[in-house]
Amino acid sequence: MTETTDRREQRIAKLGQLAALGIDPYPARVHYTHTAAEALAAFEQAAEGQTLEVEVVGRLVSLRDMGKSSFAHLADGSGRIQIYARKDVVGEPSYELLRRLFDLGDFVWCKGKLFRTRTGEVTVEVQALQLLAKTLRPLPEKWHGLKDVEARYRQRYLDLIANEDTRRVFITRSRIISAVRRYLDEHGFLEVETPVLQPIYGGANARPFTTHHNALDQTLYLRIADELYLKRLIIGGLDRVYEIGHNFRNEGIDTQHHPEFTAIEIYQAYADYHDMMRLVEELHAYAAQQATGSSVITYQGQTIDLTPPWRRVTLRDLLLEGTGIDIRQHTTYDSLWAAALERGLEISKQPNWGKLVDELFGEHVQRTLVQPTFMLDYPIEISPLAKKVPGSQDTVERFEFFVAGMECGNAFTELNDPLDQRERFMSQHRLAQAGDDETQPLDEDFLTAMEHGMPPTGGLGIGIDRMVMLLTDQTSIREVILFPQMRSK
RNA sequence: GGGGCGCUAGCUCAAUUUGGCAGAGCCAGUGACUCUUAAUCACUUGGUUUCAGGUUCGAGUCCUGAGCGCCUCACCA
Repeated sequence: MTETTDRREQRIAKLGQLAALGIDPYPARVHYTHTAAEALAAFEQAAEGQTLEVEVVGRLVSLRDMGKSSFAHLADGSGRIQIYARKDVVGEPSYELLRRLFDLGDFVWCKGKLFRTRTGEVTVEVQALQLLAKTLRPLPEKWHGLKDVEARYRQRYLDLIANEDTRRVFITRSRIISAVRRYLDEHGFLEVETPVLQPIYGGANARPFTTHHNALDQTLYLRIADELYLKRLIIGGLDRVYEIGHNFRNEGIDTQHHPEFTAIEIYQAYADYHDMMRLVEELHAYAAQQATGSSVITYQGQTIDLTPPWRRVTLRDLLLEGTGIDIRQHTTYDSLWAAALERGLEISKQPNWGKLVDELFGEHVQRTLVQPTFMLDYPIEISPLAKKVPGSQDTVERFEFFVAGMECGNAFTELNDPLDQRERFMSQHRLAQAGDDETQPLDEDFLTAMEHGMPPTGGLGIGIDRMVMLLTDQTSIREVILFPQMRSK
């Protein structure tokens, strides 16, 4: 028939043959009565002996031709259904169309009666058949699917067609985010949107992406966090707000980091970090239950119980337990460094005491926190937006929480004293002058807002992608982001 | 950025160890077959072995460089 062996050229040739038959390969609309899943369900519910006629649509994903009759499967978003075309029922022209001009991957409509085959599969006996959209390129192989990681990421649509596990991950991701929204909406929180393009970045320690607005002739930054805008809303009297959106950090890419990632930040007036802990554990248990059916999950072979309450332990106690070092006894950089060396603990140099504490934890304790754990009370110099523990000058009411060794979120009792906040920004500036390149810039507009009065507030940030990784048992953040960032080819 | 591994037909993989005609399955094409479902049977097509150089009588295989990806270390959440 066709001369070429190139799949694409073969199919383009078929377009010409279809045109000669007066068949539109891309009709504008279609009518159907059942999805694949609905048709199967309808048959099971129908009375004995009742005939059911259905119109179904979908992508042709298998075709078994036996000369004068053929079996095939159509796949739509609900699942797949088998169709059976007999030459004497559907007629020779339609039958030849199916055999000669349809290809795997094409979208097809068909009408017919449901019946059960000898092997028990509910099937449409085709009376009429129509092409809905011609495919020019072949799909990945039916049995082995698409395995090449690069192709899976760059052509995610093929991954979704070929690999059921990929579909499952992204359907679960959607359910998790819906559950998070539902939980917060039902607890009196208001979903809001704040600027992605910001004149001053803040709310986290990270390097930003920089861009430029032509009409304003002004440098803008893609946000690294929502924090400072959401606090302005708390000041404005929106007592419970949250935002789900992308943050952008111009840093390395690995299995737990991606330059644009989805975060949720939640602020609750008249609450503190203890309230935020209760919110975190309730929210996780609920989302896990809703998305996976249980608040006990399996991650990389480990059973993890997300049921509240989670373990609460201070940073000081965790470090003492994990390294034998009491940071209360080593309150200077040199003393803490010496204590680590004494115990043979490998650590790298840091710009200040607070970062050294963080480094010690990250290198020697974090990976041991498999069951969900809140770690409380952080050094002030790495927490410029958190309120001090009453009576303390160097520790703030902050926690991060860890599951499966992964840092999953961060929260504090928010600093609402505008003069203290100004001093913290100044301290950050001094740390920057001393060589710390991850400090937060002073935001005068934010300070002005706070000077108008901010209630006591609990604030919380959760990395949604990592949460999805946990609940879908994935080890790379790229497996839970539909289109991960790739170098251009 | 450093280190390791990988890239062969549309897809999944052999051939690389020890340099010697680049192969299979699926897909595609032709034919047979009116209950198949990884349909079956027969025959057939399909390759710039990621790219650019080099060594060699001869390179998918060895060497140099580049590209892209994955893992890992560093940095970050």
